[in-house]
Amino acid sequence: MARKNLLAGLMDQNDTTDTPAYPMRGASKTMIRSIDELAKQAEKLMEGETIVDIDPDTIDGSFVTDRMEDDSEQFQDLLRAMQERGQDSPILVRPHPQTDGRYQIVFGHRRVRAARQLGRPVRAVIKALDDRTHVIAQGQENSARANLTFIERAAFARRLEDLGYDRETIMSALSANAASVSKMMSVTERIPAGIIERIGSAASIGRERWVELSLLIGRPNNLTKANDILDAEDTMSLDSSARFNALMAGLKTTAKRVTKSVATGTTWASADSSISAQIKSDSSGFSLSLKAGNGAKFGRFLADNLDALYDRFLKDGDRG
Amino acid sequence: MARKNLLAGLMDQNDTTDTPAYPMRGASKTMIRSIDELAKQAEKLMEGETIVDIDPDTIDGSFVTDRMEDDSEQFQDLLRAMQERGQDSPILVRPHPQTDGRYQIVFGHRRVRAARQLGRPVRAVIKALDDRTHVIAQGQENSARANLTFIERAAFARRLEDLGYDRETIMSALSANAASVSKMMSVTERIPAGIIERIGSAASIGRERWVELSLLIGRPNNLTKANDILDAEDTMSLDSSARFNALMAGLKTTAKRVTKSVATGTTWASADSSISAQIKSDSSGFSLSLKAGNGAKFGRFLADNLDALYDRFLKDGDRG
DNA sequence: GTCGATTTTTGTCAGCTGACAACAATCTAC
DNA sequence: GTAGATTGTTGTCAGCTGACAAAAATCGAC
Repeated sequence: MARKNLLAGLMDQNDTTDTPAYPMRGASKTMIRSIDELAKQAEKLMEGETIVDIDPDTIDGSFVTDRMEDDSEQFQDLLRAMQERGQDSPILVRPHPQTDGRYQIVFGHRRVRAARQLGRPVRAVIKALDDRTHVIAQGQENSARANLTFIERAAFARRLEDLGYDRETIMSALSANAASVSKMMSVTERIPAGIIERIGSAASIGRERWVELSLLIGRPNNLTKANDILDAEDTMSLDSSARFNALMAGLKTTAKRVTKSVATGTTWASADSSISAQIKSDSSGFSLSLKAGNGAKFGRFLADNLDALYDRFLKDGDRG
Repeated sequence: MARKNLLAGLMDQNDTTDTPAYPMRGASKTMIRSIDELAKQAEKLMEGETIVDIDPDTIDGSFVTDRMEDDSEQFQDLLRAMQERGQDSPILVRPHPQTDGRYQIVFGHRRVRAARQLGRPVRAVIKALDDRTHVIAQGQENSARANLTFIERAAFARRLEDLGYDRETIMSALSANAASVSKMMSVTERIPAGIIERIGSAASIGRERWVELSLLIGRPNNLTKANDILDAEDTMSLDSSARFNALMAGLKTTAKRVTKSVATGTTWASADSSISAQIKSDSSGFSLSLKAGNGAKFGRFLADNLDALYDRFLKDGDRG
């Protein structure tokens, strides 16, 4: 796919007034994106288009699913709101690529479902988009709108890769850099989709922990164990993040590490109290820290005489 | 104010389906709050009320300002959207507490301003709210909506406290716990409001750095220095967070710390390569770490002979 | 004035995510 | 086949914010 920057003004997020003169790090950048940003983004997609009412029965869902589970309480809220006050924001659809007279949702799936259930037309903007532009728009709208969890974004990225999109497209759809997308691919490569679905959206479980889980699951017998843990009745009654934690805990007890010998710590002080020392020793090493008045000088003395000391140690060692 | 839990269903955020069975930490909790949450919150405020069109010239702003600066580009976007498609979401107003026939905005200030500029009525829900409920609703709406920065939230909290509201009310308005509100009060107590306004909303500058700045500003002469730094022409041309960083850097060069001597690090290895050592030495101390094969044994040997070694050191030291 | 309860303050931590950097793998030109 | 460029992978870090805990301050009953 050689067509780049098709919606350059949208996809590049080139809102220079918001671009700081210094790097914005981590969680803060995510949180700065506000509803206003979202409104602006959707606005650019729909700029200059008119809104029409469409029969929901002529509308099909997107060819990429983006949400892992549906919060039926939130859907009931939306239903009630639309019933009372109509539909606040229009959805975006494109003419169906295969079927004349029908439309395909770019974003607004739940609003369509609510309108259908209410027996009402849905307010929509119709725009001709190719597949690539469609998935980028859908991805960006959903990323901004619901603050999808790491694993939901990762699953979306996996589906885009499975559909054949290149990394640049996926990066645009998720507003993510190459490293982030790569980690999503690693996780969804190592953890089977079935396991991910059984865990669920796991709100508040971040990338590092998913990576950790993916490495655990890769070990022998752990996949079977994981399914056993998820089969347990009490596990499935937990919410999604608690299921994640239960799975992690369960896999960790099977993958016991060889425990290192515990470091022992003692102290030493010179007879004249001008030096204090911290000593740590275990089966694999030794550590000596000297402090107070003469500590540095005594330390250099020790350092200068390590060869001689080592010779003496070897002799004493032989006799011992 | 003894009236509590006036809007219990709203203020307590008791959406049990979203309540995890484990603590949700830090930034992730903030980010999980999504537009859906916001929609639900506003929905509960307006539930059962009808929407009416109101002449913007009969509407006054809230008695508490909540936003530090106005992004005029975002306002232009809103203006254009309302011109093209009308007003998506109604605002919330209450009958004006002092003036009959007028209303006071709980939330929706920019939409009112845009409607006024377009010469159109504004869609609104009218609800009788007392002052306390008003500020809680305003605070929660604005907290959720724009992801206000730490200092904007802190300034809002400061205004509420100056208006006489108790900590519980302020905690509700900001959806924040006592410790968070307390830190906001410390910062806005130590940094004069004029300095804060000149810095601006400082997106991405978090609580810890504001606390650090507040402690710096509290030192003698630093307030004058801060004003001088902010007066500089090149400082004011920076964006808000960069101004913050410039101010911090400027104040820190005046509050110079005594630099510690730099620790030097060397290594040692036994002649037979069965021990490697890391040696760190500076003016105040010394550190020796031994590793590899015989490291632990040699270390114990050293530890057992520290008294003798120290005696030798003292003798050598006298001669040296 | 004292004591216990409550509130406030402040230091610190956990886990988040964007980003950076180093390294590995892949690709392309020659 | 090789070398340089590009892409992808992974370890790690910085700063965020909610929360916890300990200490300090305040309040109210006696």
